[in-house]
Amino acid sequence: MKRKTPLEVRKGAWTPEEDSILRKCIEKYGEGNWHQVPLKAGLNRCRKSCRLRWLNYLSPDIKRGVFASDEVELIIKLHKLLGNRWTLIAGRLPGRTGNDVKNYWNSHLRIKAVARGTDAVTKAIKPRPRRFASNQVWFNGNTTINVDNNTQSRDTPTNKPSTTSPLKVDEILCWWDNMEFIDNGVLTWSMDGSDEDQLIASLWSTDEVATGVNIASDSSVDHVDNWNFL
DNA sequence: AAACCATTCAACCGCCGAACG
DNA sequence: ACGTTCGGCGGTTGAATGGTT
Repeated sequence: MKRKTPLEVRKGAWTPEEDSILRKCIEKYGEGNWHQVPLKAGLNRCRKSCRLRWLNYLSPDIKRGVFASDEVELIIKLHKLLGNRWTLIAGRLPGRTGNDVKNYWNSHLRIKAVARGTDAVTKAIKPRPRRFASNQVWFNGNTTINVDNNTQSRDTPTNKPSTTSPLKVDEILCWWDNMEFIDNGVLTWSMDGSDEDQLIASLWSTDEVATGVNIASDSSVDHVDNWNFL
């Protein structure tokens, strides 16, 4: 016997009325507890739909409009480095969401990147989980990353990047200019413990970063949350 | 003006990892 | 240890819009 559907939730485009209801609900109760938002707001929408609508459209932190040239430049460079890690990239673009960046890339930049042969789908370094060993010695001397395109994963940060203080776009671009790629899949740059170095250090897991001091790939090591770490 | 095609982007879907009981 | 729930992610879809013929 066919089970009765619990409750049909609305799908598709949000109406101004729904936006208003959701906005008032978030203003009253705050973000989080998304499973309760439809109930509290009286919206016939699923929790995911409410969350997505707020984070990608209604949140006052969101910057809308065209991407500035420095933002575009940063997207291209970070995408070359990180691949399709949209939220990670967006975390360095104040006011932009992962969805924004993803859409912009797919509609404006991807074809150009493919034409230039820099499409990160095949060439990007794919950072592993954003956790680090507490006994890792960071930010001293030259750092080398062994690029292994086979070690891809769909990891999730334990804290939102938005909880960090994003570096300025020009700071990151400056850092990028100091980076150099070496043949045979090894990436190097000089570290002096600056914010830029901390940024890039935060993007790799320990087993992909060899500082020359210690490689902590042992799963038994004590891990710290790198977003808090920053 | 109409038909067609291309582009944009909001929204949905399926999956994953963390947290919790 | 296991199952369930939840938050969050990237991939994908499709309606709306704009451009071209």
